Amino acid sequence: MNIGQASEHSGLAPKTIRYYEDIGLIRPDRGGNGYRDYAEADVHKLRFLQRSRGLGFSVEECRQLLALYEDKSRASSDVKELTQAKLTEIDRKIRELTELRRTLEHLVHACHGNDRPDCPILEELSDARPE
Amino acid sequence: MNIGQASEHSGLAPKTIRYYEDIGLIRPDRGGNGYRDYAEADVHKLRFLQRSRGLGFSVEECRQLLALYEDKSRASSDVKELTQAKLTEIDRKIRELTELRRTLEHLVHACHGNDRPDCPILEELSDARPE
DNA sequence: CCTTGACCTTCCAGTCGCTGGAAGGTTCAT
DNA sequence: ATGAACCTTCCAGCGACTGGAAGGTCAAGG
Repeated sequence: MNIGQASEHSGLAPKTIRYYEDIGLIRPDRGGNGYRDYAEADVHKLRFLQRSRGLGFSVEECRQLLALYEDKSRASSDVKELTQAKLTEIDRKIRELTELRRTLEHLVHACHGNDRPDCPILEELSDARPE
Repeated sequence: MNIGQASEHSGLAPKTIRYYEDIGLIRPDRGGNGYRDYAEADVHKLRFLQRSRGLGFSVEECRQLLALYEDKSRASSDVKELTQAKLTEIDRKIRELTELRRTLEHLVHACHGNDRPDCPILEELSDARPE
């Protein structure tokens, strides 16, 4: 299977697939013409990568997950630990963004948004006092 | 004022301040020794940048905000528009992360996390079905 | 057989917002 | 005079791709 097909089956751009090969995540065969030749197992791995990236894992974390996936004597606790850490990280991000959201919403409400120059948003950016 | 002081007063690393100069956000004077010399107005701008970056605005958006800040005949609606757009963007991010969170939490709960290899997380990554 | 267009290949550069480090100049205190 | 603590410039790298140039390959149509 050529890279175009692998791309369609995995949902990853060809460029991304080549990049994953560059950094050693997959090693497809090569045909006599120099084209990459993806086996089912390769496409499977690519899909695995597509999904784990989609869940917010970094490429390095995906590498670990893939290694665990291929290690038939793994402990599921290792996988759970990675996932729990990611969950905690995402919780933190949500908290930070929610805090930001609160501030921005407050600012948006305070600003008249008309054609005059006075603007509480700029005042805040310029002169924020400690809360 | 040297860059070290400007850094302390603005909360930005010296490297970051030089970078902001590189990309044309600020233009401090230079002393006879070649050192950058920050006036109060420069430090004020740096603080403005520090805060707007902290609110999630991109550097380019900060450039616009700074231009509006310095334009005494601005319309506050322009500032409000930028801020509202950022708010919408952050809302979208929060929604995406919340969705991720749900999935990850579900996975974490499903996995035993013991020393055996069977793991619903890996199964999901490997074999996700359409919902 | 030739051309066209859709593939594929490699390699280099750019994105964003810094950050690290090397190599060197300046200033100040001891 | 020496050393530490500044400052300068420049180049490289992070993560995770993405764009583009220059060129090779393949299948279909004329």
